[in-house]
Amino acid sequence: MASQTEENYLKSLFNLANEKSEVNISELATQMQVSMPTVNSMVKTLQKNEWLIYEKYKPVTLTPKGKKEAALIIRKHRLTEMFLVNKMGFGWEEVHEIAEQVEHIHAPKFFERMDEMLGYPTIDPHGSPIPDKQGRIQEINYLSLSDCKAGQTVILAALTNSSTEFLEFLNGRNLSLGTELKITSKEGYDQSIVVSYLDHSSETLSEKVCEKLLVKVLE
Amino acid sequence: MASQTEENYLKSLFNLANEKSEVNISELATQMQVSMPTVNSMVKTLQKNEWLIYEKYKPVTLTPKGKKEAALIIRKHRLTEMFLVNKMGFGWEEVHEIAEQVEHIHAPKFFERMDEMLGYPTIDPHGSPIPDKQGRIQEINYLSLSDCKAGQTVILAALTNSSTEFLEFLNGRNLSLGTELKITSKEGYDQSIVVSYLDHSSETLSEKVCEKLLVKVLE
DNA sequence: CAATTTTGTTAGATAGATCTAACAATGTAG
DNA sequence: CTACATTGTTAGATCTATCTAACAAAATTG
Repeated sequence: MASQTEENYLKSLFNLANEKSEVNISELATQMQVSMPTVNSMVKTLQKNEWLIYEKYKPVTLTPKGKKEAALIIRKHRLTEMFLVNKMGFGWEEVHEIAEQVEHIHAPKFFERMDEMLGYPTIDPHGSPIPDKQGRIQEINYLSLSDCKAGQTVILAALTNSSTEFLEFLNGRNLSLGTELKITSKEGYDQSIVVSYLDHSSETLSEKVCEKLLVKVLE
Repeated sequence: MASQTEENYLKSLFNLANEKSEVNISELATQMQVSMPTVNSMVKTLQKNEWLIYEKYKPVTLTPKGKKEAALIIRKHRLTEMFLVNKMGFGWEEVHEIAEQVEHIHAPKFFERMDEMLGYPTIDPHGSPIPDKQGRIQEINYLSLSDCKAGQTVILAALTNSSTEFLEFLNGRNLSLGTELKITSKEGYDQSIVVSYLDHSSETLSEKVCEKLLVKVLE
């Protein structure tokens, strides 16, 4: 059984691999907030347990076993977030830190019961897919708002970042999953976008923000 | 902040101190399932952080700070058990192991929300008192069934042991908190007790079992 | 392509939590 | 009160997860 630390490395590896396909030591070190030598020795340990494959100076890749393990931890994280929001009344900006701890609990029945009470959800409160019990993750291909064009109407469907600060930023602008937005204009200089809400109010969103907003295009 | 391991030592110390007032190294070692040298070095560390007072060859005593910390961990444990039983539909025999992990989560809001949803309970599913937010624990003076006499009518109010096996034993005999029992007879030889239920069925309970059953005497 | 920057590795140290072996203090029972 | 048993301590080892310092390989860039 993986230690809590090992579980966190697996999770980071899984997430990084989904963004970049090649994961190197320095990226992992940044993600995990530890030094490169620490990562170096940790990947060697993880390799011994066949969670990943690693050769000197080469990128790190998860084995199928490692991917499944990571996905199951992410499953526990996302089920927990959903439970906290839907069954315990937390705001979507409050749940990440709690789930970060709860995900390491070893008690299958606990998470099965959450799943059941939630009606077997497939996405978490931030729109991320919840891996199934086999660790299979449904790939949803949303578009980033930063890739949309003026005139398009979109629905906010997911986020690529769930930090409290970002979520509070969104709360302050009445942006939540399902919010319909029309792209009024896009500034060529800084890639910022002006969106208008159904109630005709409007907001300017910087490129940095737009990149983190995943949307479904309506027309 | 205490590590998970330290939290477990504090909890064990607190529980042992409630039974015996003097806690020595070997008892703690047995309770924690580690060797005496391990306890020896750990009590030294805990003393540095002022959780307890310790002198060579003397018993260990928690400081007020240590007692409060321990009580607050026990509070999280018992709130969790209550939540698992009352809000998630678990049986009282399933919750100890899960709570043992959840109690180490650092997220005041999480436990406050449980408390609120449960309506600020004062006892857990096994009849043990839940310490308040200040770590104050309400002392309830139940009698052990093994100290009762033939002819008395009692109500099962709490348990001194919450292991799965014991709870399954009780389930098998329809014994739950609130069950009314009349003591039909008490065997002088092995201290076993015959009890009859309201429905006139009856069971023989060994001394070992009776010691773990805390009751309110009705008349 | 040589120089520089970035990335990665090795070696060795530290801190936490544990162990065993050896020994020392305390307690108990004849 | 001595002998034996129990309890406790010290020393030294191990394993995990981390660090820094020093060096080496790979990548980038002029």
